[in-house]
Amino acid sequence: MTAPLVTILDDEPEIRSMLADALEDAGFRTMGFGRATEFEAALKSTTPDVCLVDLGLPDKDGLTLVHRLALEQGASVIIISGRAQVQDRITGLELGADDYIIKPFDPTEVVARVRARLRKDRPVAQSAGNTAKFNGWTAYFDRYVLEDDGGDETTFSHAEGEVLRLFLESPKRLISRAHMQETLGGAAGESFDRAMDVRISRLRTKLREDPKNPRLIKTIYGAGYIFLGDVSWA
Amino acid sequence: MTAPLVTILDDEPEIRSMLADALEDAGFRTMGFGRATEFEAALKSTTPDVCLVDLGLPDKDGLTLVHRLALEQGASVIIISGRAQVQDRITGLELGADDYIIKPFDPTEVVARVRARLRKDRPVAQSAGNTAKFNGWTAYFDRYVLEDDGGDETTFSHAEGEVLRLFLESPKRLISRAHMQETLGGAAGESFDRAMDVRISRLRTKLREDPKNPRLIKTIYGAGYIFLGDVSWA
DNA sequence: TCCCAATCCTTACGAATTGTAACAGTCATC
DNA sequence: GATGACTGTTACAATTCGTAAGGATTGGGA
Repeated sequence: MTAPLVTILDDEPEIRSMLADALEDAGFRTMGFGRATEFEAALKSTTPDVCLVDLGLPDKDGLTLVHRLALEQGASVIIISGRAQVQDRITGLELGADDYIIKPFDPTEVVARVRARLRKDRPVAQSAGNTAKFNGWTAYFDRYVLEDDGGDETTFSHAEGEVLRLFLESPKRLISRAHMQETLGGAAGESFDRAMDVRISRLRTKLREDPKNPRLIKTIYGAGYIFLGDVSWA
Repeated sequence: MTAPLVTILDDEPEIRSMLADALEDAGFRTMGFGRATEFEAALKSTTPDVCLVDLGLPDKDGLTLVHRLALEQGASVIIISGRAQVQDRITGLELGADDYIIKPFDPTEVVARVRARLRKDRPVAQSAGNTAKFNGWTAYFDRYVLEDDGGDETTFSHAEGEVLRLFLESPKRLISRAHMQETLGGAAGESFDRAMDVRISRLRTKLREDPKNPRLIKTIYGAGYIFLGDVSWA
């Protein structure tokens, strides 16, 4: 298991390096960005576990960024801001931030708050069960069997199961193509991009998705996929 | 669906009632306790969603309580404490607390932080409004579907959804072209001005707007757009 | 009122991205 | 070995979305 990835978005290099040092000492991987546009570009190829965002950015409104992050990526967002007013904190939190830290801050506390986020973050992964129900389907990962609500069974392959599990562990969240490759990306070698598409295509067939109007696995052009569906693990 | 239950553990009755008022106004159920033993007894018969815990308790050490709560119950724990030292906060968080609020506090912020906890607790819960109704239309942002009052459905793309969401979040207000470019304007390159026009044009087509007489998306020459329409989010 | 430039809408086109069928290599099993 | 299931690769179709170009609209000034 690779270390959790924490992104740092702040226009001041000293703050970035201070945070990066503290977080890396604590065993996290970090990526730093000085501008929102850089950060957004990077999001296309990586999926951070926790995002630290400074609100006082030069090139973009930080709050709308927070909103989008929380909503689309589903990642934990911690705002770091010089604005200490209660109202600022409230609007930040209401927009989807998970925490709000005021400058100046102690890096050790930031690390502790990042840890607190990660602890609660993976609601489904911790269950690690091997049976999941969703929208009339039941997936038995130990038997590689997919059962519809009528009781009919189909088997799925290991590769299909990997994709399905990834979806079921993070429902209603954008899963970037890059993240899928990263976590599943074939045994060792660099597999070709299109392999992922084919896996998903085959999975869709087994889930009897209408290609024109997929209800469960939705494609986000240029970004990745979202699995819609109410998942419960057993 | 019953309202989330928030427990308040604090030995000062005024603080308990202040918090209870604010939380109940926000739609939560609350239970207050003045002593740790009472609280622990109550835990045998109820399962709170979020626990507010004051560390300065007369009858028991708050920190061990926090530790047990976080570990055993799996509930979200927010410490409320008069001890403002960084070290206090860090140990509190490391022991399993999800947040640490310092006295004196603003009840509104406490509510916002409780909400932030609940948001992450229920990954499946509809994250703060994914469906909006307006003038006979219903937009399902999680499914990328637009439904008219007759029940006919069209899908919209991600780019169209961004524009539509922007409109629906600020109805009957001027949205400047610059603001749209800024919030949506694509991650990497500076896009062409007209791209936004085309997005809006396509959205208008899906909303079956009469180009001569737009009812929903109104152009303000030289300024931007206004979305007319009575929006209600669900 | 008429004209003109600025602004906006729409259509068509093309590059990039994604879907899927067909084929081929790999691996386990018999 | 032969067979069959699995999975990556390739090729081509379909979709998305920005760009360009031409036409329509707006608003101010002659």
